[in-house]
Amino acid sequence: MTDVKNERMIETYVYMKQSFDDSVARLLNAAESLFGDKGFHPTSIRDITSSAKANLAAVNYHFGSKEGLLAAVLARHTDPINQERLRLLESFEAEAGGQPLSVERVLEAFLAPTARFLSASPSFMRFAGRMISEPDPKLRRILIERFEFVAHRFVAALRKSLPDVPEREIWLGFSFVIGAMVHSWTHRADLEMAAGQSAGHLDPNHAIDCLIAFAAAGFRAQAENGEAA
Amino acid sequence: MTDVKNERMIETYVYMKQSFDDSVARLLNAAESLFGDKGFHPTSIRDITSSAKANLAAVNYHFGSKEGLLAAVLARHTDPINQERLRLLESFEAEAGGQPLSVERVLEAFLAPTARFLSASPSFMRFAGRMISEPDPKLRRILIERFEFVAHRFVAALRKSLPDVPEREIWLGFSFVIGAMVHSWTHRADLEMAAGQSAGHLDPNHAIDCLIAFAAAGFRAQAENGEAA
DNA sequence: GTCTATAAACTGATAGAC
DNA sequence: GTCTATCAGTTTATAGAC
Repeated sequence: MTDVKNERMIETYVYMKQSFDDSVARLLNAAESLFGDKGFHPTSIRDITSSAKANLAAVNYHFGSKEGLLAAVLARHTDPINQERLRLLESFEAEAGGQPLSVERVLEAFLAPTARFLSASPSFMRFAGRMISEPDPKLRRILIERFEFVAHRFVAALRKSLPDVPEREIWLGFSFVIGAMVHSWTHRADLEMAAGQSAGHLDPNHAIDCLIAFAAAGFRAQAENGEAA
Repeated sequence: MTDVKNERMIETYVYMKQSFDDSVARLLNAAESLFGDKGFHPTSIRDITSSAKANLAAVNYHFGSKEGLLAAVLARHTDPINQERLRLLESFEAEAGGQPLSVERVLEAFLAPTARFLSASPSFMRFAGRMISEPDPKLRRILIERFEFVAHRFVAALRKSLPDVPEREIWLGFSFVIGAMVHSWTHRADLEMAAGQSAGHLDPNHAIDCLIAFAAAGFRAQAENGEAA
């Protein structure tokens, strides 16, 4: 009874069984990790598929292209983070009921949601950091379109908290915060090494608390300069 | 009289005339610009030689390899910047004569030397920024070896200015400053666009002054937190 | 949905003529 | 020092069998 058709069905079953492991998810995980470690361009589709134990053709089949895979890797975590940022900001604003928020609260809404992800998927945060410093305009566009709204929303919130600081200064300070945040995502290992002799383990939550305090003081100093000028 | 030998001499003269333009410098300029715009990996030797109007073999002839060219591009400007940083820091320390420097002065010694280069060779600063966020360990090593000493020197100086802040916190704050600085190098165009509606032109000197004030206030806030804890 | 085989183009690097 | 021609290896992407 082992005719050709039967054999094919068995083979089909084997194929399906392999797909139970969800090769799409394996590809996303492998790509996230490799993009974070080596960067987008130096990582070949071959690197990704062999690391994911998938076939070479799988990336083009599931995502259309290497760039499609990149967009998928980004979309998987980036929207939840930004949504939580906006949710936090709105809940803080609701709490305050009309009163302007402290700079710390605004920065907390922006930075705190990254803490959980830094622990849960550090490779994604490294990947996101690489994306922010990615020169290729095509790749940058993919990222910018997702962050544009959030950036404008938070700059508007900071303006309310710091009425004495001109908008140009707010943008400048906000870009300092983004730069500091991204740098700490991508170079945490280096930092641990450099400060390691005297420091011990650097907790992500502690780093974020530090950045909030650091940047809040920075913004307030801008307010004083603005009054002085 | 136009024998074979004569023809060859004429050709040799033509070759020499081309080299009067200093193709090495043209290659360095082209590579600096392309590495800054597109990044190291996506830029091919063909991109560089055709932009520099040089021959495809020229890069390997003059620099041994693509990585050799990268190291040469970096070395051309990086050492002068770091030397001026150290020179400034030492002259400030000599002025103060034993008294600890203000955080502002230390940060000024670190950041001010970049201002001139930001105006004079913006493509190099973009390139340097890309190098700092470069994941490839081989390329990172080239950079880190040049900056290791300077980083430790400035952290030591900051420690003296901020005796109440533990060394781990100094390293963290210093990494915030580096991240903010690099981000402003690489994304100045984006920032100008984002803040442009309300802001007008962003002067590099003004951005650096802002970062000095911003970060100095940040470090002082760390000192207060340290005392509170 | 998986897999093999292959297309078509591109890469860094080098040998040898001039 | 320049240039052509080329090597050997890689890349993304696809067509077609199962």
